[in-house]
Amino acid sequence: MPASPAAPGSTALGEPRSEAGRRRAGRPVGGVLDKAGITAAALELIEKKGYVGLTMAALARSLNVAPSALYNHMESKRDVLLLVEDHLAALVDVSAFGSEPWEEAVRKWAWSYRDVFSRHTPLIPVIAVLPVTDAPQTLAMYETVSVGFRDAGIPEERIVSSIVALESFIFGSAYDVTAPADIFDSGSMAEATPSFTGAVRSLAAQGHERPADVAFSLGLEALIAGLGALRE
Amino acid sequence: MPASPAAPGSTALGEPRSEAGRRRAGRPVGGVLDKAGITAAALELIEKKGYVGLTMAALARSLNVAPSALYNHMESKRDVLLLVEDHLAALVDVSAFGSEPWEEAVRKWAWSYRDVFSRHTPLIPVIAVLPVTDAPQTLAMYETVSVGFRDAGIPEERIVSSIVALESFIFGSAYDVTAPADIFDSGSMAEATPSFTGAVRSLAAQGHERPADVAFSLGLEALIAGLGALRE
DNA sequence: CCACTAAATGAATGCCATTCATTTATGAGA
DNA sequence: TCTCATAAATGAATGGCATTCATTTAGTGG
Repeated sequence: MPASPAAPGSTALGEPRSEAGRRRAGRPVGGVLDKAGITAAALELIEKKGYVGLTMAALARSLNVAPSALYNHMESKRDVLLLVEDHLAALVDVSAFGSEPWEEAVRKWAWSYRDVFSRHTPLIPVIAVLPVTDAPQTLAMYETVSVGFRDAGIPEERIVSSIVALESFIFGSAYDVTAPADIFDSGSMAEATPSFTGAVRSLAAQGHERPADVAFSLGLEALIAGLGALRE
Repeated sequence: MPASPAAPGSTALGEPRSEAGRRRAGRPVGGVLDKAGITAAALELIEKKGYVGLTMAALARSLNVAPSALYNHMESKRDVLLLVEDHLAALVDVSAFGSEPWEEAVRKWAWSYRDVFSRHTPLIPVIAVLPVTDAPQTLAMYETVSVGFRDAGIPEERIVSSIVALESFIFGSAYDVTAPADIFDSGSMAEATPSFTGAVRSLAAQGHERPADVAFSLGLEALIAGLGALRE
């Protein structure tokens, strides 16, 4: 017989019932507070402590709950990451599709997409392999983008490949944003790599504030031009 | 007084001395067996058990050594990953630079780069933020590519940004290769996302063996064309 | 009022990277 | 040949982690 449990009123989860349970018992709807609450707590934790601080124990603590309680609502930590990912997908700006020329819409989408995930790079390995079924907001983003591509005249068989190509570039570029400024400092090997060292110096001499932005712009414009050329 | 140690002859490390120690004592050179041995063992472990199986304990075991012994040679597990990364960089095919037209050289380099790292995606977050000083083989690759870009007439200030743009695309694409085949199956949300679902079906109808290759080719050719257009 | 069940609990479990005081073994110099 | 310095190996911690499980709590429909 374990020790007496915490006061029941002290728990904060608003809608602590599984889908199945809710359906069977016909509860007062909701369904939001549960996943929404976990997502909000996870996001706050990530903001304050970063992804290193996002542990099941810390998450439970910030929800005033025992770690094991989380497993009544999620199968694993991966599910928490999925929740966060899907929330972020809704922050990506797809508004220009339908209201602006395709090139401009892609540009805004891509910059926004990269900016959102550059602050959440630990999610990238998760997203990249994530079946879209598990992430409704992400799927909604794909739908909007897809309509935009179709309306712009991209042949239907190429739409998915084009999106994937852009997304791959975006994910890779999100990492760049977080790279240290001196990442290309060749140090003691400088004499052995004159061409590369010269190129690094030459870029540095331009004095760009965010070198990652230059590379991103360069690649993005090339992709937009190249993919746009395939329109009918 | 701890128990008696293992028989000394049973350890396998060939050159167990730090740089400093070797320098000071003027040992018979070598220096290879240490890092090379660890790298080889790590690679074998990764091949057999994947990155989940690459633990310090497992690595030590495959070297017939106690886990703590590894810390006489490496600061942390990250150093092991670095060693592996740098070894892989040497496998990337840069041979076409200097012997073939720029476009073709970039193509071969990019495909080879993607293929190598698609089997080592857990390293991508490490590489993306890795100061090149710590990875001589990686730096050597950059040098070769850089010379190729310069000889092709890419303006010096743009060389690094062009390489970064390509690399970002390559890293992102490496993840794609590992994605499950049904990643874009919209499942029960299909009716809600007609355009995307149609695009997915349309791509599937083409019957490509490896859809990731289609997207990679599409993006890569766009990048080559776009970056190539900036040559002087 | 009872039976059912979702949800919460805390105490494991097992894995992990990393640290540390201690011991072993080897080469250099006397 | 002996001695000393030191690199390297050892095993026993440490602390953190995700996850599991038997048990208890509390709310709902009958």
